[in-house]
Amino acid sequence: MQKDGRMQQQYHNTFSIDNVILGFDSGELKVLLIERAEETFIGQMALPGNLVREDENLDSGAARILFELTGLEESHLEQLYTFGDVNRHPLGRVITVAYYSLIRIQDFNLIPRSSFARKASWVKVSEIPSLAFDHNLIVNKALKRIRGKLRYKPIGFDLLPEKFTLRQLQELYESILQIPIDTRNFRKKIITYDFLVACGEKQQQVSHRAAKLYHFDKKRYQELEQQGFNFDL
Amino acid sequence: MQKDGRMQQQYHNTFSIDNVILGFDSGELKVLLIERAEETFIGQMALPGNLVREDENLDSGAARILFELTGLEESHLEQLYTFGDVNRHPLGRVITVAYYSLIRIQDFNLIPRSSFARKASWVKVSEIPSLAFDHNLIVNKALKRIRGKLRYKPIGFDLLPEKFTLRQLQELYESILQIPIDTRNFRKKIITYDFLVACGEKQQQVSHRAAKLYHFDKKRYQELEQQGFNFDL
DNA sequence: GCAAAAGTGTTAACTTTACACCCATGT
DNA sequence: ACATGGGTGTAAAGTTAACACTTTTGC
Repeated sequence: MQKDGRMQQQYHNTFSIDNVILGFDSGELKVLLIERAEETFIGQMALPGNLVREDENLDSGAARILFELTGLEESHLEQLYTFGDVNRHPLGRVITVAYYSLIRIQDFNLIPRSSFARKASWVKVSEIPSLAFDHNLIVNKALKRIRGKLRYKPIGFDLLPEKFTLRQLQELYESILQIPIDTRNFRKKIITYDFLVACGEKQQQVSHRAAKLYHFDKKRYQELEQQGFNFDL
Repeated sequence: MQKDGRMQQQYHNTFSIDNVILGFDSGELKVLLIERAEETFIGQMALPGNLVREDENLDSGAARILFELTGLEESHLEQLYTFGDVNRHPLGRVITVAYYSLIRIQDFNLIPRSSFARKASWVKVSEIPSLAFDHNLIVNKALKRIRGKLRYKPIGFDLLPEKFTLRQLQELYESILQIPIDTRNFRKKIITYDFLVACGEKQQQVSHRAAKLYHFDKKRYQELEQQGFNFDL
């Protein structure tokens, strides 16, 4: 590793935050990637990320990155893991705290709010190219995490529209976990859990029988959880 | 927050590692704490920790802290969470990457290998005092993590001696999870899992019928896991 | 021989799995 | 009227939970 004075000063003991922003669309999980405009790995795809500002908490930094790209606030955002191998950044020691966000991909249009937003795009997780730095590692860690968590926490709802059909929900599980699920058993189970409420509305503009729309009653879920209930798909 | 030039230089963009070292002894989970000899929070109990060296990976740093206190290498060591609130350190911005270690408390004597080791002591997790910095937060996060993980990964074995009785194992689960477990059902389940092997030895020096000793066959477990087996207590 | 913990089986309750047809709607 | 996905029940298999007595050993 080559370190001249400038780099030393610029990069020594530096922290960044990278955010694995995930959405579910057309039956597939997708990750929001940018094309790097800066010098290292220029032109290559990478996770959206930034240095941490001196006056901002880690969570706020991750939320800021999400907001600058998508305009979304108050999304599901969690710390994932911290990557700090000595050689992970070619210009010096940069430790990065990785986060992941689960967002409703339908709820917004990608509107540029920062210089890098022009080059952002959704990439199917099954088709992720070679990324800058150790970002493939980070994405893989995020996928492993959410695949595990999907089974015992109701995080799938953060990826669906507020109102969704039971089939959409089932397809989300089948697609992310890569398993087939029996429709009748799935419906019975999820309905008896008692945290889905029918909106009283139906799908529009489908060329077949319209499905009921449901939404996830988060308050109800939290009540149940406090009473010792464990979500388990 | 007061920052003179020296502090600025010393603490700006600084990262540290703290290690929640856990052991199981006399039927209780314990955490290894030190008494601070340095200026902030002097005399108060804290987690063992250190600044990260420029040439060491995060994992190695955590392993080093463990080694300096206990002489142990190759223990169960995992990254826990990164704490970086702007005000968590009174002298400036210090982001800390927290790890936890699970060790066999019987396997060693606390031998001082570093300046802070003289003051290290095991504290029952039910009796943790007010700690320096945000270290209570960190310990609580570690406890929550291992209580969750204990149910679906075989991490309990890392806290027991290599050879243990089924009752010791049961008591570990009962104590850490704070639940009663039916002895017969527990034994049936864990034996059918087929990764415990009887050593052919028995307890020594007990004033009652001696129990068989078992050990955890890690290779066998990993085989089973690859075949799709899920540990679940 | 008695105190103390080790070790062991059966049944009922519950949960999970497998499986196929009629229904509503748009074209 | 037909194509498309929506919606529903039952029985068998498997899993979990509840429960009490005999065995071994040291003192």
